[in-house]
Amino acid sequence: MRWVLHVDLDQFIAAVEVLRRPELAGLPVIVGGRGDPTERAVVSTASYEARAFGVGSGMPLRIAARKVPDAVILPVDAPAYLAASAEVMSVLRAQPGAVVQVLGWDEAFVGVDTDDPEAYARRLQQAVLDRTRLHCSVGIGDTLVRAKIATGFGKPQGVFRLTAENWDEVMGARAVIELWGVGTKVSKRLLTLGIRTVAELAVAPEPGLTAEFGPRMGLWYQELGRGGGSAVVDDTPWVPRGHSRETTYQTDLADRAEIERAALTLLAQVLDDVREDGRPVVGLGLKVRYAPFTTKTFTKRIPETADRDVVLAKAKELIARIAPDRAVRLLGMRAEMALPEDARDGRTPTRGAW
DNA sequence: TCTGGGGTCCTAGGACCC
DNA sequence: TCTGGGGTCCTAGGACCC
Repeated sequence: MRWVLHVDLDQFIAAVEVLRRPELAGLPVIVGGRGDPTERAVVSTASYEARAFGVGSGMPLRIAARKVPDAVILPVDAPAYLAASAEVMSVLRAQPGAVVQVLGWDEAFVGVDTDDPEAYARRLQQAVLDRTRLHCSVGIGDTLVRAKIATGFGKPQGVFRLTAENWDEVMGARAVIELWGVGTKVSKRLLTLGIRTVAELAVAPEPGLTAEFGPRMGLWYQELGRGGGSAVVDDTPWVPRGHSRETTYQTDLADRAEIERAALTLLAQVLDDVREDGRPVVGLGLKVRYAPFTTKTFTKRIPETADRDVVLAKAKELIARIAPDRAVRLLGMRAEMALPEDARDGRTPTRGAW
């Protein structure tokens, strides 16, 4: 029988750091920003020892440091994690019969034909451990959604199976926010429709859902409540849609010239990233966060034939739209690229795919 | 208590064309 | 004087994930 496995490294970033600094084993380790808790930054990953103090991903580093005064706080070292990730993925691809769809640095779907998915999962965990000294958890499912959600019940270092058979029993009574793809906003909107649990979502009337969320998302949320959706792991190489760079300034920018300079610096980085892909720019986006916390995005189409000067001119039009009288806390530049002719629509099915 | 940086996808509304 | 129906493109905004 065909199975979907979801492999997720345990406390990945913290684990990679501990591997190269063995003396940190067993200590509360927090990785985030430049490793300076006095700066504006957030936690990327905390070790289980730090999580015991209530520290988690996305938390402001300053708060995390206050919660765990003895924590070892380290800067983010993306290249190191990327290298470790590549090693893990190559182990997954080397498993017999495995079709691998990468979801992020530390997780992937593995599609496989087997009569004993638990045994396969255990062998896979052992192979990853032997080759990388990293532990992972594995979710087993009959759809991508069920496999992904199953992993959470297997953590750490475990295996958990979630299929049509035990879906209702395991998930039915849980809040909809526990579903992959439902966040705080959607779960609140569902509550206004009287839908609180996964089981309620599964049988919610379609007209209400589509009226609230549109024809596509409305039906998708109901499908999500049933744990349904695609069961096909797709290893089509990923084609990036664009590149972006953003920076949060330690002190807000107020001066016009300074803002323009900063935005153009980001643009130059983005265009360098784009050049590596060798595809023309077809869109630009400028994101700005005014102090204290209002975000605005300006976008613009660019003709595929545009040269660098035209792109620059369009970018300056966007920059000119930044409010002149407000302090800027964050700037982001994004460039979208033309999709290659032969790019299949093999998108990562994080949502909306079924 | 104060909110990073890198992504993807969906929806809505207006402009414009036939 | 009142104003269809369908389509595409562009822009903005929203939501979510790791």
